[in-house]
Amino acid sequence: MNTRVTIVDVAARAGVAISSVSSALNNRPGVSEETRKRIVQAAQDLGFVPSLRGRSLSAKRAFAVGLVVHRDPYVLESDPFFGSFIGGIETVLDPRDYALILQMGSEPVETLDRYRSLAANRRVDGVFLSELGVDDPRVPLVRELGLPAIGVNAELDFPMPSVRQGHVEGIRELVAHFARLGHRRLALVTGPHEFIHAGQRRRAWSDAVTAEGLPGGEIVEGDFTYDGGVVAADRLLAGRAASERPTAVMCSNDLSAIGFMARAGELGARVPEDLSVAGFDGIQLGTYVRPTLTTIATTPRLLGLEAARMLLAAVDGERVADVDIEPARLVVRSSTGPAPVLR
Amino acid sequence: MNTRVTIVDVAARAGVAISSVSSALNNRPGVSEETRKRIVQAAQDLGFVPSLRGRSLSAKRAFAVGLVVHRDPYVLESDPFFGSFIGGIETVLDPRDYALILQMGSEPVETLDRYRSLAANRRVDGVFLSELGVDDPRVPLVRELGLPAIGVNAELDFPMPSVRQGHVEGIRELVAHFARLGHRRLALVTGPHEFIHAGQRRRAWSDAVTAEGLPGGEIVEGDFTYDGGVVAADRLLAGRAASERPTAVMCSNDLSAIGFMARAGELGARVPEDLSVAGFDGIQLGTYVRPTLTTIATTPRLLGLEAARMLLAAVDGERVADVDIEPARLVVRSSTGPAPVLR
DNA sequence: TTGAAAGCGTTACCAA
DNA sequence: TTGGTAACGCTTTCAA
Repeated sequence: MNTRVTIVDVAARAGVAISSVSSALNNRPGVSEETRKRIVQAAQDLGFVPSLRGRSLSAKRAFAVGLVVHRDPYVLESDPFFGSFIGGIETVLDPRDYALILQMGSEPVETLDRYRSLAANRRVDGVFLSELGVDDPRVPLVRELGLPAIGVNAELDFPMPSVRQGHVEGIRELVAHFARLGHRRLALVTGPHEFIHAGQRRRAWSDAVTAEGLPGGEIVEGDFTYDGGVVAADRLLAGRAASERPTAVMCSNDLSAIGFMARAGELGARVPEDLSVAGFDGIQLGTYVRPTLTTIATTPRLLGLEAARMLLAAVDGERVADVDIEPARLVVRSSTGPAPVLR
Repeated sequence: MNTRVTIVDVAARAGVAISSVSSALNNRPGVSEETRKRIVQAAQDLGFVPSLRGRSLSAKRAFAVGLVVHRDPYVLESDPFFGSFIGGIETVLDPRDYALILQMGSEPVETLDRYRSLAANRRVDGVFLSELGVDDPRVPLVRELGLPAIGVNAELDFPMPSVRQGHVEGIRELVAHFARLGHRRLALVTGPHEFIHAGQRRRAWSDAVTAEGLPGGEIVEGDFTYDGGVVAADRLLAGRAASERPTAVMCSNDLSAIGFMARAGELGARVPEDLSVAGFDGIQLGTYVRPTLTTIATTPRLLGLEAARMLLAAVDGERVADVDIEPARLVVRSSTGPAPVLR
């Protein structure tokens, strides 16, 4: 029973040549309707599933795409992005019988090697480039390797097709929200400057602050972790009189905002009475903590879905255009409120 | 330049037959040391990388293994397990040129279909079975599909090789810790009963409580989420006088313990002064929240590493024995303390 | 429309 | 020890 049904068996049963079976089953022309039916029937009777390996060798395709996560396990551990992103990818891959190969490289160099070996043995037909860094070395690499790739939230001048979710709108909404609530002393906790999205969010923030006619305010660099939020809170709040503290802070992701809030409380700043805090991402945890976290909600699932669609198109040799999915929007919850009255 | 170097090129350059190249490069006997050297040299000169597809077809192997996560994206989002688990798997797969195929099925039925299609087109040589349920339908399925599989934290009578990390020791340590601190009113927040590890932890808890000669205490079912912890806190604390509340609670994972602590605070129970809370897992977040979370620390990375090692052995046709890795141990932090004085 | 045969790049078997 | 050759299971080209 361990012997698989092959195209030969189907051909024999239908009484035709294997080339006809191939054509019929792949809906290619050159087969009469009548024989096609007979072949399909035979295939069904036998429970024929074309061998991926045979197809792979012949078609010079891997029928798989790769995602290399180039961060340490802890980040994956607490990062909301990848779970949903991968879920979105699968939605597209599955019906096309493509699979996702996941690799993890903690060291940057190691990561590059993963791409090299994926390419060397033609393990994948294309890759996703997410969490892009400034002057990311993966970009020239995949180009050199001839690997089709899709950028995820890349810069505008990114040299490959990219899917993006706008961050400008949500950040503008948040700053306007702060302004409306009477805040004048703002602060921003960024992500590590080596990630391009950290810089993007920072610029959008500065632009929005300027547009609202508010003072620039402080900017401190965080690291997207809970602990980074804690450290940022220390930097912005510890040892300062209330009048010296910012009254409204945006952290560049939710996890660090939650850390920030926790530490703020310890430092005697009540949220949102003394201090408004907002995050960016829209992770579930933000709806559970108290106060619930105001945030700019992204939709990683859609990002993954679109990225996968684009990647498969690119693999098929189509010219694919950049796609902008619906921008991330402000979701007001209870960590933001009116500016405290000046004393 | 897009034409790959094949075994034929290597054979030509070395002036030998392709079969000799194959033997030489795979360290099989039947090649003189001298020719082997020449072949290796030629391969190196040409930058030969054997084609995975060719090998795959010929060797009837996929050189890939599968992990199907059968939970909804949100869980992956906040679950510490998979990031590290996958990292451990990779450590083993990489040197052997195996890849990990990750699939996500939210619906249980969908999940089973993933296994079916993985098997149908021989996409993987074996799979991991983690997050096992009671009477898990995947077990008979993979058996029927003839897919080598390794159970992760399976029951003792699991019909396939399994890697386990002991939970009994840590739970016993925790209960002893509670007893030593003078706690008499204990409570347990379990995971969903359909997961076998929920039942395992529950039994270990009950046994330990009995062994310490403590009263049984309450048991409520949680769901391994932050919100589940919140709900459990409501169940155990809301509307009760302090004398009716438990003084020491173990939640079956850290995330729910953190939710539990947050809600406990809102309900006027100070942790650890009025109430000791402990979790299970050892996630990073537990070291950041205040108070820092006492927990039973697991090592998913080691679990993944061992599971992968076993799976590859099974794929190679070896008979593999069950493996027990170092048990999870108690890590005392600041969410547990002396029982409050009776009033 | 149908069928035969040549790849695709390995591994494995069997003569030489 | 070597080399030739038949699988492996498909797609694709080219005759019939």
